[in-house]
Amino acid sequence: MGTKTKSSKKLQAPKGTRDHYPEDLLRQRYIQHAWRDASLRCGFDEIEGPTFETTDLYSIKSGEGILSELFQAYSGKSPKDVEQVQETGTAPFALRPEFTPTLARMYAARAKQLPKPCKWFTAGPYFRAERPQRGRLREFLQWNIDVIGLPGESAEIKAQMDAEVIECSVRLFESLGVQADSLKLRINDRDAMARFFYSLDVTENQLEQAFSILDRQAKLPADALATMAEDAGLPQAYVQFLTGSVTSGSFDLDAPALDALCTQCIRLNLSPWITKDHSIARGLAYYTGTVFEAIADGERAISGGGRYDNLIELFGGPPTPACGFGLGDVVLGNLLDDKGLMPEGVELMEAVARPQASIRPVAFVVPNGDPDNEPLVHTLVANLRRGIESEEWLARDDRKPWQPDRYAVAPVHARVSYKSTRNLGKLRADAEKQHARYFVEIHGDDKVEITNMDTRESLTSTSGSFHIDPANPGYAGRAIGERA
RNA sequence: GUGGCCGUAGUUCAGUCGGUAGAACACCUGGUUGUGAUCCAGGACGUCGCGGGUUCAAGUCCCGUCGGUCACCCCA
Repeated sequence: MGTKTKSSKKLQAPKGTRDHYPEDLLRQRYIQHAWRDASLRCGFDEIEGPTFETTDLYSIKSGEGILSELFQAYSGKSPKDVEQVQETGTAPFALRPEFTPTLARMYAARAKQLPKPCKWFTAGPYFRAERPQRGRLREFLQWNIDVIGLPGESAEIKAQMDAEVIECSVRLFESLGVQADSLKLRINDRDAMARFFYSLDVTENQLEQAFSILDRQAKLPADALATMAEDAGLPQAYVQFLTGSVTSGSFDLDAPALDALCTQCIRLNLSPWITKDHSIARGLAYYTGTVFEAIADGERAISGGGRYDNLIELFGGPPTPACGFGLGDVVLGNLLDDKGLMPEGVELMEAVARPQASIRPVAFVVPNGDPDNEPLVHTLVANLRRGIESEEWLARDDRKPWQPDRYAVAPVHARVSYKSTRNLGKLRADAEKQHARYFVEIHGDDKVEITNMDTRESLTSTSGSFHIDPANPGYAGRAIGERA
């Protein structure tokens, strides 16, 4: 009996880890299912890297913070390794604390042969030797989506890529039943903020500090912020901005990139989810432009992301702009629990068993060459990816996101072409290369042609033209959904 | 890394001023009613996280330690 107590003490799970009994594992699968589903529908391809990397990989860009929280590893077979650990306290390998360095390494290795943009997602375990607390464990799952590389140079294209990342995260929250009134994506532009700070006589050396203090703006009282800023030698104008106009919301930043992003978000029907917030800075320095943060119930930060235009270069790749977003399973699980959005028992089993979104693109949407139709592409694609909820389900008071009658038109995997050409033949070739099932040409609001790429049959020839508007009986998404 | 709170039966928890433990649910057995559902009776069940200290006496007070939790730090 005594031995039993002793051995069970030794065999307990390490601090900050979780044992997943059947019901627990299903809950985790539910979240992973939602992650994969949203990513696939939005046209992201899944990748995975090793769960441990060489320690060097993490010392390239990181500060003390990351390095001190690494779980380090060595084989123990090489006397050199053992020696190194004893002498330097640093092992040759480390369990990965984040995905971005691996992503940068993987991208850099094949940068020349990869398409632009390259849309990748991954969801796997990460390890940080932190002290556990709410929403933060030492082993957790994290979902990452990244759009790497740009299909063109213009600011609009950059905004489009940013919007793709935001769109995908919104599709996730939507699919899990999180409402736009309880979760907001706060967006900001670090470039524009930097320009503004310089106009307040903040020096280049002070910039990082200025962002770092700005980032804590919501957490600390005004006088503490002022003291902190003054101690850092930041100019009075900055202090006034920090404690005054940024909180009142009256501050109007000159940020064309942010405006372009907002325009794109309107096209994608994302406006209820996003809000400009010039107090968002997102911690460390590698974010270069757009930054965003998902905030639940007006205070809790759930996740974040942004644009990191020089990171790939830092990891030995060609200069490549990129934008990404990450979300952990622990915080997300907490949020779903709090909102009553985590199914249990039979409902959980059935939700997890539901088929995953198609890996093969179901719809490939292109404009017919008329520039006026190009915005329609984004609107239709957003609706295809989101699906159309059924009226019966919407009318029910006890509706839950996992119920089988949720959708009148189920969400599907929809893609667009990133080629700048307006040549329909080239666009069709792009669709073929990506193995899309349906080729969708937009000739106007009420003139959408759909072709089955496998059979070469035109649905339009038998059913007439389809419509962009989901409320219209001839909605293109319904035609595709019925055949998908 | 710093600080607050917590750790008692399989589970959720109670346990007063220090006097060597209790409830509910769950479990097992028997009985009743034509179901394995209800109800009744009975039963088993704990090194009070672990180690040390104070005391005649510690679940209770003190120190340490491990684990949990919340906040700070940090947020990749």
